[in-house]
Amino acid sequence: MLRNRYIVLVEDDEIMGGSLLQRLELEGAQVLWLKQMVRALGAIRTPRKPIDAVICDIGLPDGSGEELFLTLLQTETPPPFLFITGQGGIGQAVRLIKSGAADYVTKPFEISVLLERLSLLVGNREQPIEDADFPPLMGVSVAARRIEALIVKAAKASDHVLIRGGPGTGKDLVARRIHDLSDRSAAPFVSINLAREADTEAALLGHAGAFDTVGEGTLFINAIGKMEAQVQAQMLERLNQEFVGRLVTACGNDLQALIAQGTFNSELFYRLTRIEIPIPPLDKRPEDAVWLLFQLYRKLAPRHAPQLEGISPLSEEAVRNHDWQGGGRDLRSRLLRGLAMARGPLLQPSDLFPEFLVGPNDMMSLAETREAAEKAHIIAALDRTHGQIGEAAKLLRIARTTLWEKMQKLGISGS
Amino acid sequence: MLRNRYIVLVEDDEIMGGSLLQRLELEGAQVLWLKQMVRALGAIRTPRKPIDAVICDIGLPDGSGEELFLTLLQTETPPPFLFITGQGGIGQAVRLIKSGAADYVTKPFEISVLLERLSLLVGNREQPIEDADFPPLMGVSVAARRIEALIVKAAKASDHVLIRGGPGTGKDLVARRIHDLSDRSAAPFVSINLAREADTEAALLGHAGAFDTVGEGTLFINAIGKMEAQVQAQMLERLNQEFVGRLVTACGNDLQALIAQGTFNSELFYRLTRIEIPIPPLDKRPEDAVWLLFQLYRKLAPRHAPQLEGISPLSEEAVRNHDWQGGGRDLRSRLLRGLAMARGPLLQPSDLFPEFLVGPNDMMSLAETREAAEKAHIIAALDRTHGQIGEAAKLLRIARTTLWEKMQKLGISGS
DNA sequence: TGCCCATGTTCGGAATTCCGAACATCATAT
DNA sequence: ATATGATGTTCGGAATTCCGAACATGGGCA
Repeated sequence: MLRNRYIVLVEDDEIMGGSLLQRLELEGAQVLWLKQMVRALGAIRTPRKPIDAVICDIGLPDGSGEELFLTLLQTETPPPFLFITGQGGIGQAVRLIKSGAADYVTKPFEISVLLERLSLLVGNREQPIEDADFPPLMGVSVAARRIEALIVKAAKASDHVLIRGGPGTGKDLVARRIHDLSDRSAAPFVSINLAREADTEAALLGHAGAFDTVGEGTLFINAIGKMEAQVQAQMLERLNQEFVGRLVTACGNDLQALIAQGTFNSELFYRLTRIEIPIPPLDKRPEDAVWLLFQLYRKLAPRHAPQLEGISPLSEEAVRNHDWQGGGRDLRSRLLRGLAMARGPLLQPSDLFPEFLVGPNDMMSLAETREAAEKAHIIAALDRTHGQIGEAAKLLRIARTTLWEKMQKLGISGS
Repeated sequence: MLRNRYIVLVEDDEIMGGSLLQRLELEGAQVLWLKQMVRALGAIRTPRKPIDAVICDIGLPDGSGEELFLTLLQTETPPPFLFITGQGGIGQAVRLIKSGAADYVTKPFEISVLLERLSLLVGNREQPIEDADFPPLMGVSVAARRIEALIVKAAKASDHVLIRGGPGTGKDLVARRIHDLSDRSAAPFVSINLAREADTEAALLGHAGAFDTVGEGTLFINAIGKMEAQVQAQMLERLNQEFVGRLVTACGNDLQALIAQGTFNSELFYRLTRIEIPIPPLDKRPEDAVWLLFQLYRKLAPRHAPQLEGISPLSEEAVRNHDWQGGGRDLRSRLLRGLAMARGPLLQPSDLFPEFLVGPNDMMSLAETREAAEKAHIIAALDRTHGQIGEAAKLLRIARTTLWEKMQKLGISGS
C-alpha cells in the first residue's frame, strides 16, 4: 500500500528515525528523512515530487513540528501530516487535528500500527493510472492526476465535454486522449479551431463540414467562445436533430463573461458542458512544469543538443519557481532556445532564462530585486482594487498601514 | 540658467521652504517640495523625470538629510545634492563633500547666493538639444542625452561609427539620425540587416550591391557580428580602396566575444569603430521607458483607441518599474495590445501587463511574491558563479551565511 | 600528511520590518 | 450639518531578518 509512495520523515532522533526509514523502505516507499524544521520547510514547500504524506515529530532542534505545520498552513494546503510525539497532550492533539493535521500518534507505538495508519492515510490518495499505451499527459501533480481521472470518466461517457484552460495548457491533447480512450476511437477525430477559421459556419455546418465528416466519431471545437451568435443558433438546431457523434469543446477562462454579456448562448453552453474539465495553469502546479521539462528534454535533446548530458538541479529549481504565464508552449520554446545555447554538459538556468544574464557588475542586489518585485506586485494589487488601499492590503495580506508605508518608500501613488 | 530645470527641495520649514520655492519658480525652475525624508527617498529613487539637483536641509522630522543622501548612495549615484543647514560643522561638511555631495551651505544665507551656487551646479549638466526638426530620439535620461550628443558628434565627423545595443534599443533610428544630421543627408541612406540576408556577399559587395548604390551617402549595416569571415575579408579590401561613403554599423553586446574567439576580424572591428555609440538597455533608464510610453501613446492612441483619455499614474509607475528585456519593441507591442484591451477612460496597468490579472482569490501575498523573486534571483546568482556560494553572496550583496540560510529556507541546493 | 579554501552550521545581537491602535482629515451620501 | 468610510500619518512594541564571528568538515593540491 505504501509501495512507490513519497513520504517525508521529519525526525531528529537517530534511532527512531533510522528505524522508521528502514521499515518504510522495506514497504517500498520512497523516503526523504530531514532532521530540522528549516530543512523540512524548504522541502515541503517546493517538493521535488508530490508528497503523499509527512511523518513529523513534534520536538525538533530548531522549532517544533507544530510550528512547521502551522507555517505551511499560512500559504498552502500541506500534504497529510501524521504527528508522532513522546509528550504532548490532548490539547495539542485537538489543536492540530482541528487545524487539518491528518493524525496524531503518541510514543511509544508499534511501528506496524503506525504504518497501518499511514497506509490508511495514503490509501485514499489517487494513484496514477499506469498504462503504457497511455502515459501521463498533464504531469504528476494532484491536479494533473485529477485531470487524468476526468479524462477517463469523460471517455467512458457519451456526454459532451467542455475543456477549460488558458493558453498552452494542452486542451487539444486532452481532447485527443478522451477520443483515444473512448469506444469511438476507431471512428474519426475531427479537430477545428474557431480562432483560425475564416468561415466558421461553412467549416462546421456546411456541406462536407465538420459535422458531416465526423460521423460517429469525436468533433473537437477549440476556441468555442469565438463562435458567432448565428452559428451558435444553427449549432443548437443541429444538436437538436439526430447527431450521433460526440462533441468536445474548449475555451479559455472568459466564457462566463461572454455568457454574462450575452455574446455566448447560455443554453448552448449547458448543452456543451455535461462534463467539464478545468485545467489549472502551469504556474499553479510547479511540479508539473518540472515533469514537462524532463519530458520535453528527453524528446528534444537527442536531436537538438546531443552533446548535453542532462539538466542541472538549479535549472530544475528555476523552472519550478518560474511564473509560467505562457504554459507548456512557453516552456517548450525556452527549452529549444536553451538547447541551442547550452555550452557545458548540463543545461544551466541562464540557458532557459537568458534574462538571468546581465552585464558584468550589473546584477541587482537581492534587496533591489526584492524591492522591484514588491513594487510590481503592489501596483498590480492597486490596479485590481482600483486604487483602494485597504482592499489592496487585504489582497496582499499585509496591514493597511504597512502598505501605505511601503507605497511611500517605493514612490507609488494610489490612483 | 535654472529655467526648465527640475529641482527637488527637501525642507520641512514652511517659511524657508516657501521662500525657496517661490524664488526657484520665479527663475523658471520646476520644483518638487518635500518635507519628510521618507517622501524624498521615494521621489529621488524613482523620479518622474531626471532630477537636475536636490536642495536638502539637514534637519528633517523623520531623519536627516545626511541619512537620506547616504541611503541613496548605497544603491545608486544620486543627483547633485546641495545641503543647507542652520547648524552642523566642519566635520559634517567634510564627510558629506567627501561622500560626493555637491555643496554645503550654512544658514543664514542670501537666497541669491544660494541660487548662484545652484546655477553653477546645474550649469554643467547637459542641456537637451532642442531642435524642432530633430526631437529627442532615445529619451530624457542622462544616458539618452549622452547618446544624442554622440549622434551630433558622429554626424559632424566622417569617421565610421559602431552602434552597440541590445534588441529593441533603436540602433536603426540612431543610424538614420546620424545620416540626417550629417552633410551627407542629401545623398542615399542604404540600410542592410545581415541577420535577414540570405547572401550577404552579394547584398553588400556584388554588382548593384549596397557598396555600389550608396555612393557618397551612408551605408548602415545592422547585425555586423553575423558577417562571415570571407565577406569580412572582402570588405576590408573594399574599404582599403577608395570608398567615398560613410559606414555606420550596429551589433548586439557580443562582438567582443566574437573577436576573442576569432569569428570576427579585429582589424575590421577597429576600422569600423572610430566612433562608438553604446545604447544602454531600456531597463537601465526607466525614465526613458516612461518617456517612450507617452511618445508611443500619442502616436498610436488616436488611431487604435480614440476613446482613451490618458494613462493612469499607476500604469506609469508599472512601466517605470518593469524589467524591459525586449526594449522599445516589447513596450510598443504591449501598448498596442493595451490599447485594444482598455475599457475605462485611462490605460490601466493590467492593460499593459495582463500577467497582473489573476483569477479571483489567486493573487499571491506580498510575502510570497517577495520570496519567489528572491528565489529566482538567488538561482541566477548561483548560475553566474557556477554554484560558488561565497561569490554568489557577493553578487547579491548579502552575507554568506545569510545566503546559506535563505537557500535552506527556499529549498535551493548549490549545484 | 598538511595546508588552503570553501561549505556547513550555529547563534547572539543589531537592524529592520511589520503590525495595530489611535487620531486627524477628507470625500461622499443623506 | 452630520454620519460614514476611507485615507493620511504617527509610533511603540513584537516579530523577523540579517550579519559576522566562530568552529567543524571536506575537497583539492603540493
